[in-house]
Amino acid sequence: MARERRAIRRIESAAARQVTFSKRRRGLFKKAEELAVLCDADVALVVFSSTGKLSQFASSSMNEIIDKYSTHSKNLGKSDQQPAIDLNLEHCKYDSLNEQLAEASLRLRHMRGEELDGLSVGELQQMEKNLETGLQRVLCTKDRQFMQQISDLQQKGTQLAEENMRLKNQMHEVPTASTVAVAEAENVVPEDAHSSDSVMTAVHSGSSQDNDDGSDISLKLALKMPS
Amino acid sequence: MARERRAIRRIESAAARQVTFSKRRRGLFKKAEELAVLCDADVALVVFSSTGKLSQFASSSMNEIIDKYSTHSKNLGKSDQQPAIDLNLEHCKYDSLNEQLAEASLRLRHMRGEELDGLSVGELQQMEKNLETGLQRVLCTKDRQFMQQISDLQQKGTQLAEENMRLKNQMHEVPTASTVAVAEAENVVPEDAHSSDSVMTAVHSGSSQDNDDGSDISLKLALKMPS
DNA sequence: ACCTATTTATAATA
DNA sequence: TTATTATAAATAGGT
Repeated sequence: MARERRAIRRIESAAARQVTFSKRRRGLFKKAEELAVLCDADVALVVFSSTGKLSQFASSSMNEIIDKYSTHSKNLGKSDQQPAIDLNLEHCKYDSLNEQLAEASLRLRHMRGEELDGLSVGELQQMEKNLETGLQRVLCTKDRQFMQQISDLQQKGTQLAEENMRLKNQMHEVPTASTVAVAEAENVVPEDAHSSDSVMTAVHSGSSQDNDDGSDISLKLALKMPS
Repeated sequence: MARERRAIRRIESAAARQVTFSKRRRGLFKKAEELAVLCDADVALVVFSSTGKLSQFASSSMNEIIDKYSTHSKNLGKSDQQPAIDLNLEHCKYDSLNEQLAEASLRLRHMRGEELDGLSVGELQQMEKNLETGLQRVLCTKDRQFMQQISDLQQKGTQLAEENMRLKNQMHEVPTASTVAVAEAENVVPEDAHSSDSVMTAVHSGSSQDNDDGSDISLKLALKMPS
């Protein structure tokens, strides 16, 4: 799967075999874990290298899976493994995390309105309260952000209007300019008024002379809203 | 690895999970066999689907490999000989779990309206949508449960009314009973009307004779609502 | 170990 | 389930 396709047969060179073994073993283990996680499957993988070295992966407990396998295949109930390995310390932490994650995930699903059937009326009322609170807060935050954007745009508008005024005055003060040129410059409005996240298409004040604070400037807003 | 990157976490949709399971299982088995052939390794792979179905691959004999594995495990005891891959994998899993938990927890906080300041307007709108959907579903579920409780109580009321009627008739038919006794039995109502989760305190129909369906029975309801 | 041209695997979709 | 196909991942051969 790379520079050149490799035929699937034993690699003769021991060195190359070892390199390939390392790379592919990592890939295989990764995919084994991904399958277990993505599909909620129980996966056990045991690999002995040609030199006899063991690597293993188990989505839960290797012995557990092997037992399940033995039972399931019914072929031979013979080799009873005693619970040899104690990864217990790691395992406990891991299990605890898994539990926490499962619970968090369940709560999230509940918040999204899924899997509610098992809940009591009291729990549902609690959720209703939480959802209403959350919704209110989200709405407040959204409004605040909208207002912030508008305020930013108003400020920008004021600045541009002032700049515009300043330019007009400069035009009047140019001694060598013809009156015609000045007259033509009278209605010029800056065109590149879109610099920040949000886009202000145009600034226009119909008949307002009182732009002391920018608070009365009329703006055409085009806010970018994904979705 | 395809149209879009998929986060490595349990696929919620059962259908999608099944499809992905099929595909990835095939890929995993293929790679397991390739590793065995290319690198002359002994590979055993056991997979239980989330529905409990078993698939297996072994480059030689499954039982042989399992035995070899058991032997190795025993020999290893507590001194980890090749912890490299394994511990790394465990470590990855652990880190990944931690990450997932942190994310889930953050999402929950967001749903409750906390820590919203970093979110974009678009994200806020998405949350608003999710919250509204969730709230709607919670309300629907709650209503459904209320209606179920009411329906149960109505049914129970009907049954009790019928029982009551039957008892009255029996009283009338008792040949040796005095008319006084019968008269006293006329207004008797069963007292042990609380058997299921919800409690019905009393059944009373003022002057109604039309309890054919129980739909017109007037009930005093005392619903338990832990809130 | 790292790099990257290729080959594979696979996610979304029909 | 299978087929398709655009993309993400894995990896063979070098460095």
